[in-house]
Amino acid sequence: MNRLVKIGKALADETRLRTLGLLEPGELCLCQLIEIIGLAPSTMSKHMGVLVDAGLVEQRKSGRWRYYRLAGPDAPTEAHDALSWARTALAEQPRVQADRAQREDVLTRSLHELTVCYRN
Amino acid sequence: MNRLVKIGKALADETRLRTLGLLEPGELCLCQLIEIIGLAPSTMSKHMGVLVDAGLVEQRKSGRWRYYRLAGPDAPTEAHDALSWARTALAEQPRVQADRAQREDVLTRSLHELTVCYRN
DNA sequence: TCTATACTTCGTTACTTGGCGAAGTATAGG
DNA sequence: CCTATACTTCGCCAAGTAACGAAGTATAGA
Repeated sequence: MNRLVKIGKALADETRLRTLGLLEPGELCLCQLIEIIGLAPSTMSKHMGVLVDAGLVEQRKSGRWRYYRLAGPDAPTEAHDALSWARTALAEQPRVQADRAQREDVLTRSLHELTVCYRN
Repeated sequence: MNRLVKIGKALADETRLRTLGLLEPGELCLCQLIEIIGLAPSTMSKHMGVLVDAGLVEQRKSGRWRYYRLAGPDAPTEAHDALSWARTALAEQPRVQADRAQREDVLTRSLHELTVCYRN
């Protein structure tokens, strides 16, 4: 029950839903998510903690960067099925489509270039 | 986007998830839900409002009673798919199974008999 | 080893949410 | 009508949450 409630709570915030939409095409690191979503690093970090704790997102650390991706097929069924719902529902959303366009743009830039924005 | 967030929020509470589990086998009126869940009528009514507003539950008024049921196939896709997730995930939960046992018990009693409990 | 950078943790603040009871609305039945 | 009953709305309070900046941790590179 508790795990289901955690999944529900993870899905109960627009920023986190947008994040799931952004991770659907592939993994991103926190600074890239920050660049697109436009929240403070501490806030974004907390959101990612909620998603990871719910089992919807997995993380990988590479050097200074922490990469996040949607949970794979080895994730618990409830999480996997919740992601299926999110994938389908989010694909229709204009906001998510706009986020993905910006995602493309961010990917053409180097991480170092993003760093400059991060400091502002 | 707003509709998705509403669905997420509706799924982000244990009482509401239990309610979805209770409605899966068929409709119930508020006083029956109150009897099983054990919350104040005003609280339960508010929860049902959230579920209805999210499009996960439909209501029907019959005399003094208001019956609630899971949204049917004519509901928006996002709601329908969210319910599919809930159905599958909730079926595994011991708490939901216990609730359903109590549901059976409540159904053997008359609505008038429930009324007595309601007044306490 | 020192600095810069990517991220997390902590403390604060404003807002939301879940709970209740009291009062209001609506319907069935005398 | 008038009463009882099923439910909703309102006002309140306590607990939770999302946002931020400041301070802390960890890693890459000079």
